Amino acid sequence: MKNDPFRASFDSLEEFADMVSEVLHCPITIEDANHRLLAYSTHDDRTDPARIATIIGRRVPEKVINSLWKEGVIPSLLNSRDPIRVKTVDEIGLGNRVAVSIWKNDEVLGFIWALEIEKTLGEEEMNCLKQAADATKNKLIQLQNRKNKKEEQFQEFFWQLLTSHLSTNEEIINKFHALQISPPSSFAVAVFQFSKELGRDDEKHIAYLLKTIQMPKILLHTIDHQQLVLFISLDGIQKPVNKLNAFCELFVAKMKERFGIDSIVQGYSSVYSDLGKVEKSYKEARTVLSVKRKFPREAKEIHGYQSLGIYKYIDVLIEKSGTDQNENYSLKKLQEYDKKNNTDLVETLEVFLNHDSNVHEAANQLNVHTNTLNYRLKRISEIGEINLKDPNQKITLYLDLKLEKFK
Amino acid sequence: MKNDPFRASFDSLEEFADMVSEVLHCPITIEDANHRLLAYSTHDDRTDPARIATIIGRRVPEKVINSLWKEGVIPSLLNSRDPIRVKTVDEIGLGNRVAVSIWKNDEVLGFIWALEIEKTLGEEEMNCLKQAADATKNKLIQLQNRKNKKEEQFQEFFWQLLTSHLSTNEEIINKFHALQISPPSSFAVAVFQFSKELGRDDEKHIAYLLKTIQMPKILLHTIDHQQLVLFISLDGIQKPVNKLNAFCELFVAKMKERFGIDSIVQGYSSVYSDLGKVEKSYKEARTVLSVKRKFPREAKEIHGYQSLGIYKYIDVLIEKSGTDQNENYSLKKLQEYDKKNNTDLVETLEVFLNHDSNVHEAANQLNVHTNTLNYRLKRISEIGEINLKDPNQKITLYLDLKLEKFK
DNA sequence: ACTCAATTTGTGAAATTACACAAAACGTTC
DNA sequence: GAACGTTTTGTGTAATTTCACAAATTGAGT
Repeated sequence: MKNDPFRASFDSLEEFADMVSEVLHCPITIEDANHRLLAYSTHDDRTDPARIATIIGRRVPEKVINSLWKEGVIPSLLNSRDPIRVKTVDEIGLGNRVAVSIWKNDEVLGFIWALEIEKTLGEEEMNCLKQAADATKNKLIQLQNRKNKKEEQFQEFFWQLLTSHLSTNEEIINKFHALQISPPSSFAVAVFQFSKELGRDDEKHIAYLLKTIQMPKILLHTIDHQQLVLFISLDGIQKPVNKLNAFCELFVAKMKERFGIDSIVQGYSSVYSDLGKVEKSYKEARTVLSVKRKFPREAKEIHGYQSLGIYKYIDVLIEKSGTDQNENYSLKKLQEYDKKNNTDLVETLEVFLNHDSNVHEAANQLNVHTNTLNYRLKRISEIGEINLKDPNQKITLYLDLKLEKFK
Repeated sequence: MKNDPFRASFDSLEEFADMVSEVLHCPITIEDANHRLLAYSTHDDRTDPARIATIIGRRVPEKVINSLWKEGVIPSLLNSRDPIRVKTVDEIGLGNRVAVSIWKNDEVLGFIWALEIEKTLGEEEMNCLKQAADATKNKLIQLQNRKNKKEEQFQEFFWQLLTSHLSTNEEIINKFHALQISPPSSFAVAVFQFSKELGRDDEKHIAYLLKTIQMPKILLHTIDHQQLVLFISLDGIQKPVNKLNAFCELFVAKMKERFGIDSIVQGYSSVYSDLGKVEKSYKEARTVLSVKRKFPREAKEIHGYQSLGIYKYIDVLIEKSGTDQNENYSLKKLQEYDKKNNTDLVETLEVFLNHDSNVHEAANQLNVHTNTLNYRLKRISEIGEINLKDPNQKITLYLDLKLEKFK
């Protein structure tokens, strides 16, 4: 290049940011591929709320990232090596700015942002920004290598936790500190099951998504065949279960929305404080997935082990009813009647029980008149010799219906 | 004795009954200790409905026996060797009569009844009746010996059935025929648990009671330590489960009422047709007893294996929750709250669930205002983070409450 | 004794449910 | 297609439940 202002070497990214800032006369921010702040210029104090928030939190706020995805800015940056202009988005305090992605071969390593506070960058300056991006490349590669090495250590540690390879809690805590993670005082393990083996690209997408979600904090993550396993800190979260649920649904939604990755099934463990229980948590999360495999419809909305309810017991119940082979007398009668008379008493009963014995709701779901349902219930209790006011009987029917479904 | 009209030997009891009838000028009936008809006089055709029913059915009708117990007649006969006069009881078609018991040492072998249709027996005739009783003694002892031998065969056969010692159904049916019992087309096994080891007297009382109950038919019975085991035919009974339930309660009530034997626990199996399933039935009946031992309060009214409901699964559930040691999060929260604030939320929840979520009934049992209960339920769902409209959650709580109870 | 929050009880209106009855629809059998 | 029993739906009323709100009670802490 004939006129590259950034040929000179530089020691730190901060120094470099200031240099670019001086050339372009606007504040500069450099981020990694996961939108973590790497450096920002300080010689210019004009700025906007989004930049302040980024600098304070050492990362781009989640809502800003969301907005940039929605506006198509990030997809463009990931597709093109040219600078892209972003219009003001007032709601999130984002002023006009220009961004460019930093590339190594076919991979994006990070981004440079230039705020257009008072002036708009011309074509030449845009070009200059592109050159700046090229100049940071090597620095970012170094950083990435360092990070990869650390990442490997994380992986190894996480698998040790998941398999209870570390015996004492002290040992675990030491290891946490060694990796510069503060051990969580309460945590959970989540597992996401994908519909295909996860490739390198998927891994990157996942890592990206996990890094940009700020709460809850994903301390460790790893991928095993079709499963993504997360170790989640719940420190300082008031309603951990709510949060976990929201997170699980959010993650799945974003994976689909941003990367078109579909049909992910999620499961997470109870909340524990004892770091020796990571393996147990892992098992719990996988139990949730296993229940969802067996009962796709009924367990669709259940993600947490806590919420499994009766399905916590489903395995032993299946086993027991298999060995004893005791069909439920009432169900047998109803099934016989259904077959003979072309009726749907069994289904009716199940819907009724699913809706907590609420005639109105059940009738709605069945698309029949309330009185019809009442009539059927009367027949059901006659034919099946069931007392629908007896919780023991109802619960047994509920369980046996679910069990039957599995066979 | 100076003047015994019955010194002469006689061939059959029938002949003897006629002889006595002629001496006393009134119809005579002879029964064994279990009120089965042994013989009756025919030379006199004056009679009353109770006697006709006895002769037709070859046994004294149950309601007549009941009445005689209530009037104190049978207890007196079992206590005294003297003839006893019975006043007319119109409701059961019983005319005036005199009865005397037949003794061998301290044991009653049977009874002789003399109807006072037109005349009343004088003292001399009463004495004569007593002599007649003495004269039948030897004949009855013979009968009893024969019966005892048969009884032993029954016992052996029953234990073979209970332990699945006979392999093919054909074998079983042949054995039934050999013992002159017609194999039932449907049956059940019932077990009664007594609070003490059963002695010879108890056995007799039990045998007596079983013989006098006409429906359902007890084909076989045996005693094992503190347990009475029955093999019950359900042929020709429309609502077998109802009948069994009624029978179990009746048996316990009568044992107490007549013999003062208390705190009997009853359990019976499902109804089966396959005679190869006697052992399974026996196990089922014992399972009921075992549940009642573990859950005396909740299973008090449950006698049938069919009605066990969730308690059918209780063993595996206990085991599962033991190995996993997963306390229910909601219950834990509620227990903590109860302890801290001196409240009864857990109990409230249980009563509520026991009453099928019926606020009114539950409030009644708890002796609080309906609104109080509603308030508590609201607190319960807040504190325990429970959705009381979700059947899965409710069922889980129900199960976990019962499980907790067991610990 | 006072304060405070939590709990209990009372009241009444609105919503929901239970139930009886009649009419209509449906499917089967002859 | 007529006759039959079963099922579905509509209507109306009585009973019950739900819910909000106010008042009274409790009990622990100061």
